[in-house]
Amino acid sequence: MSAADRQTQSNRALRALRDRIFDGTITGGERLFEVALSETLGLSRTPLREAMARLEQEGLVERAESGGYVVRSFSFADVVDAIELRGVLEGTAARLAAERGASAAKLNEIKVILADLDEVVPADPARLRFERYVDLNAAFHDRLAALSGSTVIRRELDRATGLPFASPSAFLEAQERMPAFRRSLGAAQAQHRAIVEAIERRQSARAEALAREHAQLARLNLEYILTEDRSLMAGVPGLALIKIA
Amino acid sequence: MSAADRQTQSNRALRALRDRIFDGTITGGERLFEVALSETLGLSRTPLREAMARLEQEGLVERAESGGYVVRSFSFADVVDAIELRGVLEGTAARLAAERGASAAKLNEIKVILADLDEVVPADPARLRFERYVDLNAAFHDRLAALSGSTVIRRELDRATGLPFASPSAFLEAQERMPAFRRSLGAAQAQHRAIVEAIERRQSARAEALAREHAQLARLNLEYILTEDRSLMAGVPGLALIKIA
DNA sequence: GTTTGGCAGAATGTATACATTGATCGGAGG
DNA sequence: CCTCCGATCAATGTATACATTCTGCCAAAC
Repeated sequence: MSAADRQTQSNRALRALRDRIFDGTITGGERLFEVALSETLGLSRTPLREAMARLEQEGLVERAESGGYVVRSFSFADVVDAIELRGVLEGTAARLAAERGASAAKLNEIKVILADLDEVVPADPARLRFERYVDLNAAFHDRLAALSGSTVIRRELDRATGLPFASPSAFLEAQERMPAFRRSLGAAQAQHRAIVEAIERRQSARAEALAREHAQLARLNLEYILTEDRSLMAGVPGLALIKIA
Repeated sequence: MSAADRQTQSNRALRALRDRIFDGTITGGERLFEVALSETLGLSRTPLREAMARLEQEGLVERAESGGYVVRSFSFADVVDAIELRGVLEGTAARLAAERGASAAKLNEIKVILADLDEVVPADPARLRFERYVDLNAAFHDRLAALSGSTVIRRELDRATGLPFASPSAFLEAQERMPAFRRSLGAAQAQHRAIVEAIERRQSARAEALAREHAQLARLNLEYILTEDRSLMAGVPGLALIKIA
């Protein structure tokens, strides 16, 4: 059992706090009072502080000037920048994979995911297959990070996608309920294929540009949600953190 | 007084641990035993754990599978990748500054630094002026990150340059003692100027490419040190963390 | 009316005792 | 002789009491 999954008090505190932040029970700018929270959650302040330190690493809270932690709040510009950042990092992962060469084994692995995605994408957006799409999409982005062969880049990408709205899966649930859903998904899959092809052919600049552009799909989805149908915001994890100016 | 500077036990622990890691007293792969360390440092386990959590954020230590913390060790490839990452992020900061437009005030600020650097660069590399160069160089890179206008990018850049060998100032001390020192410094300053000019002219692709290339100077210095004169390694902060394969 | 001093309370910072988990070593059983 | 079980010890995890610092308020002085 991995250390992060063990049933310790600090893990319970971590999950509880994350949940409360995501679902809006604790809102941006709010301070996390240790005594009050420890009573609410039924544990002592020690594991609570541990959990808050980890939330700081995830970027959900930050240390206040006078001590203690405050829930971060994000603007829409921050979300756009976080998506941009993911694009830049995934682009770098793709470029390095192309420049340095990816092993045949790893390339095959990601191609299998591509083939699986092909099977799912043209299908009806029924719930079951959709969840499979989400899993496969996450797997694709995970393998892409690994293809870089750089633990530094991989770590950084993991961190950057820790903010829920910056994750490659962030807008999928909302996307499912969007009119242009299937077309958009097809375009995304075409980009997936192109990225892998570019890496295989050692076309590093192309691989980087494609991966960057791929992330922009998330920004387009965000803008669609904002301008056309804000009710979809509920389907995007962590968008409750956004402070509407 | 900023929260990070207050004379608390955990700040003392943080500094003490950082020092011991940087100077090689605690070496890569070594485990940090709480009881032993708390006795050595003369404080209790609670602020020590706090300090270790913050060191994890800085990337100097990581959580072990079975609990506790272990000092990370880095390969030369990791250092190269960390430099690459800084280049990518500074490139992104420069590109965004160009695309979105930087305020005249901020542009003026960084131009003042450029002018100050111009005064220092052609001078003799005597100790006093050299320290001034280090400060100005750090200030330049700091302002460049700010020019992006993105707190997301700024944060990420701060994080990425937290690893001492990835900092823009990492190789300056070693550089001072290198034969090609002054020539290299002149080239760096020319790049500084070009980056700002590109941003001002809204040449985003040029700004990005230049900032990336600028970071590669650090990689060249690293390779020089490795192949030509390893005694210079002592002058690069944090290079003690590198595990020589 | 404004400012300043200090007091009260509530919050975080710290130490420490206790609980629990994980690893190592030795002995008994196969 | 090897294996497996259990005991023991040492490490981290947790609770809690105490120390310190911060904040907000009130009153007194100017």
